[in-house]
Amino acid sequence: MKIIEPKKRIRIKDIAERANVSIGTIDRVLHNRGEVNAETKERVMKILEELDYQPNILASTLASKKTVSFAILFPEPQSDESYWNKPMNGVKQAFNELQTYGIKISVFRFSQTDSRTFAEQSAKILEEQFDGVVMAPFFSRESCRLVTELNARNIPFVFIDSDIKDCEKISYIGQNSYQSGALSAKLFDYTLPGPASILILHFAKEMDNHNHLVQREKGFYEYFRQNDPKGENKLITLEIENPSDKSFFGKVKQTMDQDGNVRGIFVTNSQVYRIAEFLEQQNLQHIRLIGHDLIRENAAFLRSGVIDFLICQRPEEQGYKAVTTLFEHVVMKKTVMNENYTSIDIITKENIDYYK
Amino acid sequence: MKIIEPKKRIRIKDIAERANVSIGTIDRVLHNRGEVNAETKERVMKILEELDYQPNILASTLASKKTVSFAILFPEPQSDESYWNKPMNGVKQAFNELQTYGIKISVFRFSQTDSRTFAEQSAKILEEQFDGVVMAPFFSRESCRLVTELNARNIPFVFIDSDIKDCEKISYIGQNSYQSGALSAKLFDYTLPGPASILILHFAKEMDNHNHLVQREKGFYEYFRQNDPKGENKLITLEIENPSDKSFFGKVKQTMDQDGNVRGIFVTNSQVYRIAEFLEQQNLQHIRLIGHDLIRENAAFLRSGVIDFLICQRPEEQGYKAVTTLFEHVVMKKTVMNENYTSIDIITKENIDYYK
DNA sequence: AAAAATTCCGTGTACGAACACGACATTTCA
DNA sequence: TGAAATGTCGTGTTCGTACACGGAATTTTT
Repeated sequence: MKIIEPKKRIRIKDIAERANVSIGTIDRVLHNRGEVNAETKERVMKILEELDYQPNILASTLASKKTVSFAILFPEPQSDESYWNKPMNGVKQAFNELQTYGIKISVFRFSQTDSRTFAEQSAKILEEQFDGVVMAPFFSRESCRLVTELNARNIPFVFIDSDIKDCEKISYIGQNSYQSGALSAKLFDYTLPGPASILILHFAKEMDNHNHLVQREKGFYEYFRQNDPKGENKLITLEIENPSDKSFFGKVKQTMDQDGNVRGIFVTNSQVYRIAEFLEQQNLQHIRLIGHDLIRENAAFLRSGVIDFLICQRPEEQGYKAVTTLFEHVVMKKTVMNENYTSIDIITKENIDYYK
Repeated sequence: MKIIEPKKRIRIKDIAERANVSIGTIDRVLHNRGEVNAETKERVMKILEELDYQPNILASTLASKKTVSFAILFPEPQSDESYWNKPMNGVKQAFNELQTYGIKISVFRFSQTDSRTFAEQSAKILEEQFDGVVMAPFFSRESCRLVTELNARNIPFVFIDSDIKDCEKISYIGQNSYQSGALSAKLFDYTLPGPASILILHFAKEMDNHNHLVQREKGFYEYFRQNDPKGENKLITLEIENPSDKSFFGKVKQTMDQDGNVRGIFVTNSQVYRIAEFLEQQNLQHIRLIGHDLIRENAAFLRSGVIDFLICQRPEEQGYKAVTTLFEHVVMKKTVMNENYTSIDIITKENIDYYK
């Protein structure tokens, strides 16, 4: 039988006795408060190191009256059930667990179709003095600008959903989009009975501004290049700028008629339900349909069998992790992981009810 | 912009003022300590309710010197990399996060092949005074006996991995095995090119003592009954009592030769790597192979392509949740969910690196 | 050399809850 | 009716850290 026990905690008082100074002095050393004789400071620091002092967070936050405040910069969700509510729920859960430690969260929303709103909200964030920022770097250019300002002000930040390389982020929380595309490709490869054509649909304007859609497509193509070197399967990419306008149905229909052998459709984001509507309407249910994200509309089509697989990324967990990671960095002063790839999950009719 | 802020906390002091009694009295009401006049007690209780008093856990654990101690009853892992280390890692992680709150964990291990060791360890657990128990009810009979004793002593417990119905458990953390079987069936159904025979392998002695293996098989069969009513696919079940003895290879080979159309093999637990060895050796790599749990041996075969899919259940998360759930019940006095089904995950070569 | 400014550091109180001690009131028993 | 037992409650200290205040020592200024 093995027993796991917490090790004996070292208190400030112990350090004080050991260094033969008062508690107040230790406090000054720990928090760079007031002034301490250089020699004394060094002595205390050595003992702190030696005894591996870890502050008691309970007592610390109990005594301290200051609260940390974080800013969240997320896209505006289009409806109550759309994707961006899910990371937000994770944020709320993190808040619930951390609220005893004194935390305040301000949420800023921008429009997914208007990059100026992103800049506006960025400016608002910079006006206040936040202790940390969680942001979805949705628009590359505007995000970089915000990042520069945050760095100048020494405000730590974490990315969620998509990533920007080579900036001083604390952490990135999200999927490896390339690999997620490869996984989708594998599912087609395994489940299509023979060589066929597969349609890849992007629902987005300014594709090149959305790096993770590009990455997903890349991973998808790369899979087939490796596993179908002879190119027996045919891949056709279509971009649809305005998903809410149903006129794209015609475009899709035309492409399919022209090819004649389209057996699978891959949608690179959560808008897969729009094409599901189309397939249902046209009674084309033999077509294998794979998309992303478990939003309500998609869940319904998954249950009814129009959508076969959904690739998901635990958005709640992402929101939760983003906040807790930031908290650990700012309050606990722990070193956190710089990249935190979330799982790439496959959801079907059979396991949807248990997905969290 | 929305701001999420913690609501103002009510302190014992506030209650005391409101009820016009001393802090000591409130304390007595809250903890059934000492004696309180019935009338006073009622008045205080009403105000506690009214103001929705939530104790400050920080101050509470700081002042309280008592620590909770939990017992963990898990199977002995056969090796450093085998399944039961994973829930244990989750337990350790939970311990790390909770250790500031004063928690002690004693780990008891029993042999998976000897139910007497389970009884022995149960007895040891009952000797000490634990505040809660996390157990894997591996052997049904022996588990029931332990449960009865725990109930008699008023010690709360949670189940992990498998479940026993109708006992006063705090919570069950684990998979819905039936549904996980159905999911495996779907994967065969989708990825086998045409009607074929599928082998279902149980690696276990005393099958009937392992309820979740039975459930997985049931879900598997039921899927095909619903989705292949004509029975075009043939399902063959084999039980292998001793997986470490490779003589079972012969039995499998014989069955396959006899049928002639076996295109898929389903293993109902983590022992799938044993049959993977066989397939590799026989160069039968066209056969679709699906099993459970991401242990090291399986991971290797998944990467090399011998195993196609692994159905997983986030064992670390299960261990973590088991401890935190128990903690929330015992210390925070929260009401916790009675059943907590974990996700049923599909792992392939493509997403294995990101699985957590 | 005295006054002023600066550096350095110890003490005391607060955070909110737990818990021990003992005061006072009430009841029980002889 | 008085002593003993019991019931009811308020006070004070403690947990480990944060932080304000102010005293003493040292340096700088005039």
